[in-house]
Amino acid sequence: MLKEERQQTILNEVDLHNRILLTDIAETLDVSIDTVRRDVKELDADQKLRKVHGGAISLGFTTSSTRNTNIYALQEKTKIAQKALSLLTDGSVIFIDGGTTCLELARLIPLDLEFTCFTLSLPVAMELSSKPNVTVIFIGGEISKDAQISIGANTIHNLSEIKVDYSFIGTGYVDSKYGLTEFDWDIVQLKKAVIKAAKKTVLLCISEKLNSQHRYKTCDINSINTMITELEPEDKLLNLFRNHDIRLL
Amino acid sequence: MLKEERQQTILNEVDLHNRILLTDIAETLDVSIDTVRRDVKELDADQKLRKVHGGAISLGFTTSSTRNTNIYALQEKTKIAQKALSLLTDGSVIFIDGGTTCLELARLIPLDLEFTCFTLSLPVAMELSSKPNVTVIFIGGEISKDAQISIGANTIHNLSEIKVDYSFIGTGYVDSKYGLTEFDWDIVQLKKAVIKAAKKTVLLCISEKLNSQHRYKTCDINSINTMITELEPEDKLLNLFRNHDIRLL
DNA sequence: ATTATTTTTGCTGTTTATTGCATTTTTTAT
DNA sequence: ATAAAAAATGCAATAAACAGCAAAAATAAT
Repeated sequence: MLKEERQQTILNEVDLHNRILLTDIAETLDVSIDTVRRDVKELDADQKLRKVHGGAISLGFTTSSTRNTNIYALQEKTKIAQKALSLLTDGSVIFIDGGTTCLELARLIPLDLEFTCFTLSLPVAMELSSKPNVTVIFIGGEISKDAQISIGANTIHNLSEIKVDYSFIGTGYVDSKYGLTEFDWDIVQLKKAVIKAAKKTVLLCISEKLNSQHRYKTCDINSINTMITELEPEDKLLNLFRNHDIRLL
Repeated sequence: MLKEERQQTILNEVDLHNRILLTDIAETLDVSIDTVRRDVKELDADQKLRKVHGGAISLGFTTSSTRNTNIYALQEKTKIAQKALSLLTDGSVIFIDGGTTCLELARLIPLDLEFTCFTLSLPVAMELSSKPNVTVIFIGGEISKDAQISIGANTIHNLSEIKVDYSFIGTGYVDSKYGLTEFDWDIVQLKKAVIKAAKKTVLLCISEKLNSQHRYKTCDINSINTMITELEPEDKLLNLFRNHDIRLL
């Protein structure tokens, strides 16, 4: 039997059952376990499947096809996410909010960083599931179609049962005087629950949003421990936020 | 024997059997192995076949059965999903499992259909969030990186608190005698909880999986109310499933 | 027709690839 | 902590690929 045939059979089995055992394959194909192991290793290197201890699993799922192309002000958001990364340490327990800035943070998390992350954003969860050393816990609930996040009473209740070291959140509007505000009542309830579930809250926010406000209030600006924008911390646009207890990054 | 003739014979053999061994051809044509090797090398250069260690394989062999598309046996799965759609009615409350077949079902849901859907699969939830008239509720928990679904005790507990009309599930393996079986213990626990949370369980399963089994058992075949394959319900491959109380679609 | 030239073919020895086995190390589960 | 399973490593036997060469066959030129 040709090597290619064997590998093709292995791929078939993996695609069919999502997961296989090397021993099963070795028996089916009547070759040694070593051969199967080497085949699977090759196929893994070729990105045709993923090798795991004792077997292999299909890629089918893990293909992150949801690569968003059109993110507004991506450059700024990437810069913010980069700064936020510096707050992450091995072993910590954090929360990451929805929104493109937070998604960018999830995307930039290095593969070797090891921590636990709660989220209620589907895209963030998807992105994080590609990070081998991150334990991802999704806070369930009804899914908001536009934001692709869990919302509603159930979500808030679930949030009430956790406590994280850092919570990385976004906001619709932020003002040094009126604090964080939102357009949606529901979202405000959610963010309140998020802030309550965190020892420290980190706000990721592009400078364009500074000094804007809307109808419903999430929290005072003092509830934020660290605010990260794409600006230098010394930038004069941040002056109004300097008299508070906020750390600027 | 002319070179042209020889090469034509080689191509015939390859097309016929999808693969050949150089030694076999050398013997059949009664020429040296080197000659065959050189012929195959030429044909490979001409893109008439693919030369591999020890032989050659047809071009169609790899391109057709490997993942041109990302999803294995997409056609079959689409057909299954189509049939499953007929069970959906406005106002119902359902559950959709993870896996590519179930994802295909989510994808095919028409925009005007209005119902509530629970799921624990991130991709399914993402897909469903694009359907304006579907209320999506995600069952939270720790996210399995491989399958991108919620797993673990919390997930199972959350499942215990709901009851849906229809549950659409996939399985790793299915056998008329041994029922539904899986590779993973955790997954089995999860599926049990899903079945318990459903008034009726619908199994989506491509025929290739019929009469296969693995180590952990999810449920008896009788626990399934409806089984959908890509085959006609009358197909003789389904005979073994006909004496049970299953509806075949 | 004969010779020269090119192409094809088979052979030789050498290099490389594949495979299974034995042993050690690592991972996993109990 | 311990036992079991799996992975990695090194090794040897076998098979295949390759390069170079010379004989044979086909082709071209005179």
